[in-house]
Amino acid sequence: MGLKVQLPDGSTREVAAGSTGADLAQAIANSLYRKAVGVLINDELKDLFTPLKDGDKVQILTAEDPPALELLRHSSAHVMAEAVQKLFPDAKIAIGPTIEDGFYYDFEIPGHTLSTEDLGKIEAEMKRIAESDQKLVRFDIPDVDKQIADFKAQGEKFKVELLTEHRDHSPTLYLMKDKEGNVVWNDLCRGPHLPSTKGIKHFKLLKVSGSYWRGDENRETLQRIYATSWWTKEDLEGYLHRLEEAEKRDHRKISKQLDLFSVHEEVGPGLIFWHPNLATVRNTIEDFWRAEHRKRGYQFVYTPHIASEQLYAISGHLETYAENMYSPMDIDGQAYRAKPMNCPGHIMIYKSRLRSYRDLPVRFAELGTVYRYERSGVLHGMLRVRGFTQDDSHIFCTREQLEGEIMGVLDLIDMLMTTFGYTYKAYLSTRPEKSLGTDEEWEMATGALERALQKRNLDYEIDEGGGVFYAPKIDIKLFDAIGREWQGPTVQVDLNLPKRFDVTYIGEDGNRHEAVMVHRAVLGSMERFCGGLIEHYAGAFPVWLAPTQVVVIPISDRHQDAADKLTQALTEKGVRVHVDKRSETMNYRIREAQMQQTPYMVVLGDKEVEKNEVSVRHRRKGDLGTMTPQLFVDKLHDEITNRFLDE
RNA sequence: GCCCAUGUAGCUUAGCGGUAGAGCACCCCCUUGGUAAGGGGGAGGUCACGAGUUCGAUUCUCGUCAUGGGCUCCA
Repeated sequence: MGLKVQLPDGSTREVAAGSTGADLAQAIANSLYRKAVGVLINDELKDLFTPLKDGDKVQILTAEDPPALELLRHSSAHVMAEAVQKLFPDAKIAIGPTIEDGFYYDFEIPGHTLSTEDLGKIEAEMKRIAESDQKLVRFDIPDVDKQIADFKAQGEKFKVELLTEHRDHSPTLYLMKDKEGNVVWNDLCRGPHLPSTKGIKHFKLLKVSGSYWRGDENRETLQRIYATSWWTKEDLEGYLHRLEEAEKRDHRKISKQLDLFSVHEEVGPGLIFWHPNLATVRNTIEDFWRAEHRKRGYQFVYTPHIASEQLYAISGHLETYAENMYSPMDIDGQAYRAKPMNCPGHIMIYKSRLRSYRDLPVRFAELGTVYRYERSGVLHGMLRVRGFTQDDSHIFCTREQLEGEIMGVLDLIDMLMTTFGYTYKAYLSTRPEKSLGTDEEWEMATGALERALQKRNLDYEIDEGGGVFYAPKIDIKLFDAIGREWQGPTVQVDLNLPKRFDVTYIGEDGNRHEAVMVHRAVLGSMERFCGGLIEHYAGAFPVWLAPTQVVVIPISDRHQDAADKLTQALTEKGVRVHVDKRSETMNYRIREAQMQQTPYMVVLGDKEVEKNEVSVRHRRKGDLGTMTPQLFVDKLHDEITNRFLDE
């Protein structure tokens, strides 16, 4: 008896009982059969040789179908592991999953540490294996105990551990078979895989690094090889090119070119020194930030950088956050701590007097500098540091006001992120397993967050159980100019601190009620945000942010007066302008301004002075020709005040 | 913190057992130029720091610190 399957175009097709995806492909067209590498059965990725069932929705996958990349990379990982064990017979294999744009495999190799030279050898061995056209064959383990014993005998302790755990989940091996059908290698794996290694052609091993078995630092230290794999040479080259481009944008590299920030051994790692150029960018952002907050009814506050430990005992940070806090310092016999968060301070201000429901909502905002201990290995330029300034705010409101307040925050987020040229996506994180508070409170808070998202028509995904133990939250992910993802704004409804600090207001009924407290940061931290901006813009800050907005270049000494005059006119308009009067050639000075990513260069020579014009060059568009000084000043002023994102 | 790699003038880097060379930047001189490098000269390095091996260490070994890539975590 045959079975009917549904094809992607909606049609159904009858095939013989026991048919696999491969049989179906062959029945459809020989050409499809030859190109088939896998199959989607009811939207699940499967081996090409998976038997079909009556009523299945089936799509044959070829290299052109995006889901097939997963197969390619997973199979590439197996080929890499096979190659490593061929070259290093003592190597024990751990796990080798696919990741975004590639895959990795973890190994324990007694007595050998992998180096970059090894990568070349492994690649060569992989090429040999792939070209020998080994078949990847799924194999149901008939006798788990025997297989465990086999793995034990081979010393594959990680596989023993994995198989023991998965013994009841119908575990499978993938066998690598050579042309003669001999099993040359195998790996415990649930698949799916390509039918053969011959499609594995365009791969590259990228780097080796350390890792832990099961991500647990108390367990074995493993060596991890990161690699990538693509169907075509063009795709591989394109990917490697993207990596290079990303490297060029590295904020640490650009910082050296544009003199933006530094860290110093004498001072300590993870502590950032903002040089004048980047400080200008930051100041400009902060002015903008303040103006937008003022418009939205926020009040600015300042709070101390250290506080008695008592404060953090009340807030609970001493219990739950101690490992991120610096050791106490003794002040007159009392233990003080550097502040790791701004919230307790803002609560102090809120509690400094009795609040009426008529006062609410209260929105306190602070560019608050905090210090957190980060393990030395995680520090990274400006993106991961030990002292940083958050654009922090806490909103105290009633339950009834909560939804509206969150909408206000979402509005602010949209305004700010759009101005910087980021697109974004929202995630709603709900109650985790371990959490404080009642069901009713979580529903109230989560519901307000979700309704606000819906009313603003924001696409969002739900991260089930992804909330913090004391709060549901909205996280916004940003996408930069080259499509990379950054952690962005976050909004949390705190169900903990109002209780710990007894944060209340007097209601219409004359009784005390617990206030609702919202934490939110839009930029995150000035350090991380500005570091991210450097990469987003590749150092070419839009005019309104650029440290130097205009460089004026008088061609020779006799044009200096005209240059001074223009500079003064620009300065009066608040433009950050610099005259380059050095006795270098005009070309040289233009080149330098270009390399500094200065948005505009103005050249003044005989022709311009005579006609009272200026010759304007834009860093990307090149020579814009001449115009009157007034027109240039107006144009620039317009671009700056409207925060143009040029290019 | 752990694994691996790296650490030579402000920056990018060559060298690698016999106490360092380049390009750019910097300073001086000449050049006054039409939209991405005009020419010449000069100064600048305890080769990250500390021990050890050696007749001799920037070069080899160990330790420390920092940086980079990961693991883990988060703004």
